[in-house]
Amino acid sequence: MKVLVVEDDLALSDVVSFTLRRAGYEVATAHDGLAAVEAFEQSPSDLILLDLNLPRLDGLGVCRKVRSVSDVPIIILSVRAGDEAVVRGLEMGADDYMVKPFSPAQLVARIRAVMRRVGVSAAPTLLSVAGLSLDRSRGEAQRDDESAPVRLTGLEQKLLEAMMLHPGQVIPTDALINTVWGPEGGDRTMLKQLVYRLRSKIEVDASKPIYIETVPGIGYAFNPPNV
Amino acid sequence: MKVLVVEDDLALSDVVSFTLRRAGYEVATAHDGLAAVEAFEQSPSDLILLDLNLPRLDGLGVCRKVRSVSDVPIIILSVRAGDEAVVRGLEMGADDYMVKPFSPAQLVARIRAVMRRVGVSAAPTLLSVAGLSLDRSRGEAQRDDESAPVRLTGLEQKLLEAMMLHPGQVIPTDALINTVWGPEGGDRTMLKQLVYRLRSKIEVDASKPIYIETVPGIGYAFNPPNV
DNA sequence: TCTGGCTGTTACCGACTTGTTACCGACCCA
DNA sequence: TGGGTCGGTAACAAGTCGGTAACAGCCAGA
Repeated sequence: MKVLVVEDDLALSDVVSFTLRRAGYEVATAHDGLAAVEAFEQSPSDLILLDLNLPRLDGLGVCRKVRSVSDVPIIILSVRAGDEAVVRGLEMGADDYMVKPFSPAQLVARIRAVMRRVGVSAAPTLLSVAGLSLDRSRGEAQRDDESAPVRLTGLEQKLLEAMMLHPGQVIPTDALINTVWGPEGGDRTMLKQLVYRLRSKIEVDASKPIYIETVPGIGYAFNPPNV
Repeated sequence: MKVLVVEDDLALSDVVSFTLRRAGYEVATAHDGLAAVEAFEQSPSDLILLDLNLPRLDGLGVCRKVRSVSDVPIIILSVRAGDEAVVRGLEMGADDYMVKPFSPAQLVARIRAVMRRVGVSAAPTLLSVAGLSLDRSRGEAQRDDESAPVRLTGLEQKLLEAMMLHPGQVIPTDALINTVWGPEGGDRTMLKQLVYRLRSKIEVDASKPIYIETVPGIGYAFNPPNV
């Protein structure tokens, strides 16, 4: 789920973005009203967190413009605490209104409440690199030349995902171990075995791998054909 | 539109009721938690304004009970201003949380905002996806090739509904548990059992399910034929 | 008061996942 | 040359997962 944070105070924009990323959301930012409208048009988010005092087009203007084309949930975050401002914002189409300063925990809870009511679907989950696709929501991988996907286990999916997110790059053994098993969670033997298992599932011929390249003494790379 | 005002302070109950009637809403009142649940069961309102400090069953208890049977919007009105209380209330299923004392104008604006969102995201009473219909008001499901509907229990309906609202989409186990039982309310064993029971009711052959697909380690999807 | 339905809990089963161990060949270094 | 390390391959055992079924307690309705 993607959140657009519209805030001209850069420090606050960073804090809010950090809070949201830690809560598991994807974040885009805009620092003035027109940039916000443009960002939403180019890549609609699932939720907008909207300051009112913005350069170039104020928050209510953004709200009006966005509302004319979308019913995306909007939460206003503003220093304006007066009744009139709150009522005005809600009437302009906001779903909620929080007065600064606000607590991160409450922000996240209110986001969740709004999204619960909306029933928004999950973020995009398909990774596709040079003929190999990973559908993260289903835990399946599929080569273009195969008619049916192959099911991956939880750990296999984590490993493949970690590599596909950085195609062509060698990822050190320790980094992969950390990504898959977390801190203090795995070792080289386990990674070696997992690589073997993953190759058995996705490679045309696991003894002559083309997708997962071994870099001896260093790590592995997702090295699709033609890259 | 009918609002149920649940407030043990009679004077405040009267003030809020007056405000709402003047804003054009029909109002019912209850002054303790059990009376509220009963009133809602006997004559469901379109919105509940809910105090937390209530005799006989506190506001969170009311919220939990109501949420177990209904998606009705709930706005909590409470003197409890702390983060924990707000977060707790929102996580329990409330759509909004206002701290007393609050302004009547803001209350009405927030009611409108919540109802506006409900109006947008409300799903029809009859859900029909690829030959399977769910009549939510009757709690019945029916395949096109069956002459009579089958009656679903409350939990079965919730589960089927949650999936049919997002056909083709894998819904993680935890999300289904949360939807059906609410926060802290269920576990994997209960979901597994519920899936089994629901399949026994709607599938042609529950051992070879075609509507409810299992995605091992992840969740389930409503995966009707041809999708 | 009794009964049937609902729901949570427990039990069992087979399939699958994952950590661990074992073995092999290739490679490097003293 | 021998020992050690590394990466690939395979097997085994313990634990988890999902399906199936039964039981018990609770509650609403007759």
